[in-house]
Amino acid sequence: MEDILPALARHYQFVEGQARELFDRYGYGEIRTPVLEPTELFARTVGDSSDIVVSKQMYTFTDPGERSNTMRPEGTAGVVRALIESGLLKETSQQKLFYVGPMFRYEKPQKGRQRQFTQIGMELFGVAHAAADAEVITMCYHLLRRVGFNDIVVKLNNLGDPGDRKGFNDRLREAILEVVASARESGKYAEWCEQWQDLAAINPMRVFDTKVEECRPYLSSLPRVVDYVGEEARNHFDVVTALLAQAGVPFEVDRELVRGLDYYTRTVFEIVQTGLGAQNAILGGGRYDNLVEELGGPPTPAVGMAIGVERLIMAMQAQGIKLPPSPPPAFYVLALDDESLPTAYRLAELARSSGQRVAFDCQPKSAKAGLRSANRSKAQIAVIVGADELSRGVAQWKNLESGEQIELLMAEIERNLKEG
RNA sequence: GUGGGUAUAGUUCAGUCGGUUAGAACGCCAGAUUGUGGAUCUGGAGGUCGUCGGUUCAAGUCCGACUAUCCACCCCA
Repeated sequence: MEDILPALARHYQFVEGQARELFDRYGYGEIRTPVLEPTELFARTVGDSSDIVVSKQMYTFTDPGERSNTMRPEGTAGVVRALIESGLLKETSQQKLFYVGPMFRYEKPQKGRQRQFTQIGMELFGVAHAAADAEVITMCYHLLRRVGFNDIVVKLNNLGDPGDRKGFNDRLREAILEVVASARESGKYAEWCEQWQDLAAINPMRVFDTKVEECRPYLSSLPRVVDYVGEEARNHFDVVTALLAQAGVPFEVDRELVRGLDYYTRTVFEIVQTGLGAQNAILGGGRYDNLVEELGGPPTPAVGMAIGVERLIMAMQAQGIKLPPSPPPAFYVLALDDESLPTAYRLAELARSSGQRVAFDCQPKSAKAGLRSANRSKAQIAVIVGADELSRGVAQWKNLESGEQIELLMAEIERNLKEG
């Protein structure tokens, strides 16, 4: 958990601002759901085999009413629950939604992984057509382009339908155990074998995610999801890729891409960037056609994705992407003493009322300190009022770039401040 | 959950073998210029040496625990 100080907050504002503009253009509406949800909700959505649930990577507590609550580890579950409870899914055939907010996972922090982090996510409900998958992926691409990335490639894969998955998982489980057994026989049994055995029991597909170099050669002997995907799902995926090509979105089919959340069906995708250490995925998502029904809603196909804002910002910094500079104040209004402060205060407010950006110190300062501060504020003009000016009904108007300073009647000062 | 690193001024970091008053740079404040910024020079303020405990005549320095943080595994955004 970290404090987001103003310099960093600007990055969040920029990214979120770009996202909001983009979502608006595509007709996605914002949804805000509670940070706290019944623990049960995540146990059912995230999946029994996900580490988020299995190794208790959740902030869970019992509230005074003896109910078990959890601070959301991801956004989709809450959105789906809200849609079901509100009946919005019945009202119209489809919903296009986005959310922005903090998520919490009780994991060991490291580069690119905080216990509290921010996700921007979007969900498209009620469309089975492959155009839905394509739209979500296309939007991801454009969001990254908007915030300044140039070389983006979307990695995607097809996990098939639940029936396909089941057959594949069974076959894969056998294959993994065979590989481990043969490694043992040839005396090459190592730590990764144990991991593989565990994964075989819980979620076999995860072995493709491995980062252990020495076991990579064995991966090639394992079956691939794509060979087990049924015709319908295969056609669906072909349409997705065709549409991405139409939209000019660079993509790359990665047959080893799997995802940690259990609820995905058919299309899964992610975008990785360098400069993030071991946690290089800044965005990920996919189709989840069964989740809504599993949570008690009407059968509703859906596609969604989530961006890790912290990772996105880190990747931006690693790529040297600069934010547009924040505009400096037009004026710096300076009171040299207590007597002239009310007049200075009035002048500052006058300019602000006309829409000008004005820096004001809220305390009298010496000319020297005040101008030093004015200089730092990058304001173009300093307006200086002291006892002398006050008694003569004038103020100093100083151009901080040229250094030129003139004395103007108060009425002229007021007119200039209003005009900018 | 596992393994390793780090913690000293606002910030980035020095600090020798354990030894007197813990330093530098940048930043901040002030003066040089009695009411005028940026550049320069001079000065000043600013420290629970992460916390607690231990060893010792003596601890920023050695030991232990805790906390925070970083890196990796795992997993994910």
